[in-house]
Amino acid sequence: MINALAALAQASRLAIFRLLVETGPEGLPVGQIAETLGLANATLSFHLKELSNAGLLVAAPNGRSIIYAANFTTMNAVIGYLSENCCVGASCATTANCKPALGRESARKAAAVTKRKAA
Amino acid sequence: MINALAALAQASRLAIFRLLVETGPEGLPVGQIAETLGLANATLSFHLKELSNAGLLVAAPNGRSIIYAANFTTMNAVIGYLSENCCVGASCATTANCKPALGRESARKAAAVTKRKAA
DNA sequence: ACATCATTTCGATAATATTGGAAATATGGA
DNA sequence: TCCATATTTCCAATATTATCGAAATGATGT
Repeated sequence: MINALAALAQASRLAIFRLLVETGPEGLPVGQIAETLGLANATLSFHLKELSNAGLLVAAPNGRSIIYAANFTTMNAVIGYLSENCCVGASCATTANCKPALGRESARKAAAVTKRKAA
Repeated sequence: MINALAALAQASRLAIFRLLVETGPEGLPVGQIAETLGLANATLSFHLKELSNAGLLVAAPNGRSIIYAANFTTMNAVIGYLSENCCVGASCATTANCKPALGRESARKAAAVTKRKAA
């Protein structure tokens, strides 16, 4: 859990994560993230590994690219953890419910489409 | 905002913050935190400053002690920020509402009592 | 003023993180 | 196989963080 917090507590990585959250379940290839955020390849690769190790991203090879997407399940867990630990007893009414715009099934279909297009 | 995340993304500081959240608005003097968590004075002081700079703690001199307490307002902001940035569009139903067991008024009274006791 | 207790600052050290150039690896197509 | 593209790994430099003993600061009561 502290890994996820540490992963997000860094400007470059927070920018990466926010970009991928905005992008949604279809995700983005590494090159496009690098271009958008102006990060060197090695630097980006390092941060993507950090975020992935924290469970905040999922990676999917697609042609010669690798598509990274935000993992909303982990993000929900992070918010849930903070909510439970920032409140005294049961006085906190927080209900974390982070989810992509599309459901799991739709997300899988979308990914498949992306893959087909690239192929 | 990233300061608050970074402040929480460290084992010693997360332990400090969780302890103070459990303790509630009345807070704890530095010495008691040090004893409870087994941290050296200098180390604890360093971490308390980090947490304070991030706005996660409030300090109140009390006799020769200094009482530190969790700042629930900031914690709410952190959870709110993460909620807004982990969700696509308006699909997130998160409602962060972290608050101490006592309201603002009661908390102030409690603090006053503590002060009186020590005096 | 003095002695005492609580906390912070100083200074030094060790550990960890961030960054990016260059080389290596892997994939897909001619 | 060979080339072009996409990403990662290697390596090194630099910066930041975490830790704590010892000295300094500040507040209290006598």
